[in-house]
Amino acid sequence: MNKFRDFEKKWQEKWKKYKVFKVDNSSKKKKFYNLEMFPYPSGEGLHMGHSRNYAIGDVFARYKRLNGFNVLYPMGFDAFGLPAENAAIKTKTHPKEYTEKSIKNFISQLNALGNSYDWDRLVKTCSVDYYKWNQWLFLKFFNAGLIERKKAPVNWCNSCGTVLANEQVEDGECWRCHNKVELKLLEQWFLKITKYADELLHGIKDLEGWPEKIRLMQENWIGRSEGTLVDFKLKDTDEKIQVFTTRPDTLWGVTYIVYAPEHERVLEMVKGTEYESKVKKFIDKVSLEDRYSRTAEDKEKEGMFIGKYAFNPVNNEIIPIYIANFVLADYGTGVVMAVPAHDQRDFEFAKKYDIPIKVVIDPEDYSLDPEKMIRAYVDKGKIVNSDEKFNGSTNFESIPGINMYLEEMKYGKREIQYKLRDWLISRQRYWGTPIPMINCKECGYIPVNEGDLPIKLPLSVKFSGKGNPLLGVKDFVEAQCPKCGKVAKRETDTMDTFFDSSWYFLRYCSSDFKNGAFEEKSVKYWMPVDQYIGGAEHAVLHLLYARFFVKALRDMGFLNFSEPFLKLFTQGVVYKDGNKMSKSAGNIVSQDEMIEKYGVDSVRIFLLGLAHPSKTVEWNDEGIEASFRFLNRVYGLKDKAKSNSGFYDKHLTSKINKLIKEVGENIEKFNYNIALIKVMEFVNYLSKVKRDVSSKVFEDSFKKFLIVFSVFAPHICEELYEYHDEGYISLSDWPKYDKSKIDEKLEREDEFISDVVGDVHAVLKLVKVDNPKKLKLYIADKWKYEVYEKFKKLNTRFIREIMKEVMIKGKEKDISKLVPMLIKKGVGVILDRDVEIKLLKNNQRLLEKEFKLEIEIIEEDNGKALPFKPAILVE
RNA sequence: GCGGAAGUGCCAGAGUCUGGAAAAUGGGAAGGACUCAAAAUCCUUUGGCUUAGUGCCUACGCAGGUUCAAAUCCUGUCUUCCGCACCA
Repeated sequence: MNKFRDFEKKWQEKWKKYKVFKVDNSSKKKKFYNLEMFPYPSGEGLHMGHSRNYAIGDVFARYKRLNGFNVLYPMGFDAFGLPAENAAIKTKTHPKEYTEKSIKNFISQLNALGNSYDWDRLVKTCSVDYYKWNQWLFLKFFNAGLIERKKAPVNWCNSCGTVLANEQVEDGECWRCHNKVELKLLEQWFLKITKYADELLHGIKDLEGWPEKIRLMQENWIGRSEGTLVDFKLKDTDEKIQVFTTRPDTLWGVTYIVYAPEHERVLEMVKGTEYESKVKKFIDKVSLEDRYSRTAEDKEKEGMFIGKYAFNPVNNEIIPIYIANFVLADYGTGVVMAVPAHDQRDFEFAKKYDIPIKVVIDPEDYSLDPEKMIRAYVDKGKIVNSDEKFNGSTNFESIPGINMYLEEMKYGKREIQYKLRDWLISRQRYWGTPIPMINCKECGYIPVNEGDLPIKLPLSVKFSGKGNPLLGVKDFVEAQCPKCGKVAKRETDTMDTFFDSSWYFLRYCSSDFKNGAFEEKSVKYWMPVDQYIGGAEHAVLHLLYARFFVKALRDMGFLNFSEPFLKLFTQGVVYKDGNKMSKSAGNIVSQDEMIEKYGVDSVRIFLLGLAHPSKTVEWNDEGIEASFRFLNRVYGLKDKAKSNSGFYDKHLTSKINKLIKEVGENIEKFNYNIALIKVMEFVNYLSKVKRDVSSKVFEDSFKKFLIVFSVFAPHICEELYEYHDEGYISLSDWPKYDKSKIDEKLEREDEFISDVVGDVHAVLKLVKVDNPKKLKLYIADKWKYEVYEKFKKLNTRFIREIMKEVMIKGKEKDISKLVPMLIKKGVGVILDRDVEIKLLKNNQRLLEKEFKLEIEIIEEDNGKALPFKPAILVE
C-alpha cells in the first residue's frame, strides 16, 4: 500500500548487513549503557504494547549515539521458564524448540521495528553458555554463605506445580497463572537477600534517577521497622518467650500473649496436656487456608487458649497464652504481646474471647474506660498505670527511655525487623537452570565441583504434565558425591528464572567471554547501566533481585559498584477497549499488520507521539493514519530546496536552532510526545516557507531536521539523507544549535503574523469583500516589537482600559470597530522591515482589493502618551 | 486503612515548576480551493449566547482563599487509576 515499505526494508537490511550498530568495548568515546528489560520470548509475537516499549528505548539509544556516545544497546531473551514448558506440553513440542522458534520470531520483529540493537551481543538464558554461569554464580553465592537450604512455609502453586517466591505472589495468586497460592511446609533453597535488607533499603535514597513510585514500592516491600524484643517468662519453667513490639510504651497493658499457630513451640507446650488435641485441630484448620485470605484485614479473628501462662517482666503480672490466626509465624518472632486497649487487632480478639482490657495510655484531656471502649486507642497520649518513672509522660516520646530501661533491666533489647523474606529460588520444574548440588546420604547436600560445570539440562525427557520431568532421567539424577565419592542423588530442582535475569546486564558487556560469567574489564567499562527501561511490574521482583546480586557480587570482589541501574524509566501500558493489550484479553493489534499497512516509521511516531511514554494510553486506529499523512508531508519536502531562491533566512535559521535545542531537551526528559509536537510544528513551518528562503539554508536546515527526526523515524530519514549527504544518518552527529541564532523576537513575529492573517480575514469579512484577489499589509516602522511584548504582559483588564482610549483615524467605520480586536491580538507590532503579507486565501489566489488602515493609540496612564505612534496600514 | 499518580475542549493530550489573550499539537466534524471525480494536499471554522459589535456569558473535577490577574499558588473536598495491606 505504501511507498515507505520498500526503503524501510532496504535500510533495515543495510543496517544488518554492515553491522551498523555494532559497538566496541575499546572506543575512545564516552560510554552509554542503554538497556531495556529483556523479554520473555513467548510464541505470540509482538503487539503494539511491546512495540511502544521497544521504540522508547530505541529512540534513546539513537539519540545518545548521535550525541557522540559509545552506546551499548543490546538485546537478549529471558528464555527459561514455565510458559515454554507448559506450551511444550500442550503442543507436544520440546521447550527448547518452542523457545528457539519464539526467539527467532522476536528478533525478526524487533528488527522490523527498526531498533538499533547490537545483535552480536545476543544473550539467551537457556543456552548452556549462559546458564553455566548461573551455576557458577550459585556456587559463589553458596561459598559466600548466601545460600541456605531450609524448611519453611512456602507458597505453592498447584497449577504450576512449583513453589514461588513471596515477590511472585500477587493478591494471593500466582503471578503467572493466577491460581490461588497455598502455603506448604517444605525444605527449599533460599538466597539470603535479607542479609542485604538494610543496604538495599538505604541504597534507595541514592537512586535519584528512579521514579519515586518504584522507590517507595521497594521501601515498603523491604518494610523496615524499629522495635524491641521483650522476654516474657513462661510459667513453671525457665523458658523465655521472646516477642517483638514497636510499642514498648504499651508493655504495661499486656493482658495476653499470642503465638502463631504453626509456631514450632506451640505443640511442644501443649504436649500431653488436655489442650493438645484441640490445638492440633485448630492448627490443621488454620493451615488449610491460604496465606492471603488468612491475613485479609477483614478476616474474623480466631484463636484459643492453650493452657499456659507467662509473666510480664515489667510488672510480673501473670498473663494467659493464646494461639490465633492473625499472628504470622515468619514475621518478628512469631509471637506477639497483646495490648487490647491500644491495638485494634488485640482489641477485637480480647472482646471475642473475653480477655481483660487494661488502659495504659490516656488521651490528653480525658480518661479511657475499658468497659466503654468500642475500639482501641492508638494515638498519642499520656502514660498511665505503668511504671512510676513513665507515668504522666507522653507515650511516643518515652519510647527511647523505655527501651533504655528495658535494656538496663535485661528485660529486652532494641531490634530492627524487615518484612523482606529470603528469596526462595528452587523450582520443581524442568525448563530452567539445574541447581548444582548433590545430595549424599552420608555428607548431605554438597555443591558440585566448579570444574564439573556446566550441569547440562538433559534434553530428552518425558513430559507427563505432572511433577518435574527431571526426576525420571536416570542419567541425570544418579551422581557421585563430590566429597566422599559414593553414589548420590543430583538435585532436580531448577532455579527461579529471576536468578537468570539478575545479572544478564553484566553478560552483555562481554557476551562471548569464556572464562567467567563476565569479563571484569568490560564490566568496568560499561557498568553501571546508564539508562534502564522497563515495566513497573518489576518493582519488587527483578529490580530488587538485581540490586541484591550486584551488592553480593561486589562483596565477593567481582564488582566495584553497588547499584546496577543509575536511571530507571518505567513505561506505560497500552490499553485497548479498556483492557491492557494482551493475548488473554483478546484485544491485540499486531505489530506486523500495522507495519505492513502504514510502515514502521508511522507506527513508531504514532506510538511515541500519543502521550508521554510513562503514561498508559488507549489505542485508537484513527491516529496512526495521521502519522502516516505526516510522514507523507515530510517526504514531500525532499525536493523543495531546489525551488528556493530568496535570501531571507533569519526565520528558518532561528527555527531550526530552536528545534534542535527543544527536541534534544525533551528527549532527555523522555518527553517524546512534546519533542514530536515540536517536530510537527517545524514541518508545518517548512512546508509553508516560500521562495524567500535561500536554497542553501533550506537544505542545510532540512538536513539538520532529518538528523533530529531520525531518532523517531529512522528509515525515512536515512532515505532522504541520502539525497543530501553520504553515510548513515544513524551514525551522523546530532546538529549543534547556536543559541544566539534563536531569535525569540522573530519567533514572536511569526506568532504576530499569523495573528494578523487572522485579523485580515476578519477585516475582509467585515468590509464584506467577497472575493478579494490581493491584499498588501504594511506595518510601519515605528511600531516596535516591544510594544507587542508590552501588551502581552499587561493584564486583560488594562488592555481593555486602553482600548477605550483608542483613537481611530480610520476612514471606514466598519474597520474602526475592529481596532480593539486588532490591538488585543497584538497588532501594532512593528517588524524591523516592511512585511508584505500576501494572503494566500483559497490556495494561491491572491487577494485583490487593497485597504488602508491607520490606528493611533494614546495611553492615558499618567497622561503620557506612549512613546510611539502606532500605525497599521492595510493597503 | 496507608502510600503514590491523575482529573483540561467532541476525543486523545500539552500547558501547571517560573500566575498574565477561549488554551499547543493531533484526531474527529463543518465549509472552501484544486479535481470530471476521489485520494492526497492546502485554506477557514469548531465553548455558549448573539440585536453579529469580537459585545456579553461560561470554562481547565467540585468548593473556597491569595492576587489587579489563577488551569497554574494555598486550603478543603469528590472521583478514577496503581501499589501495599491483620508486619505486632
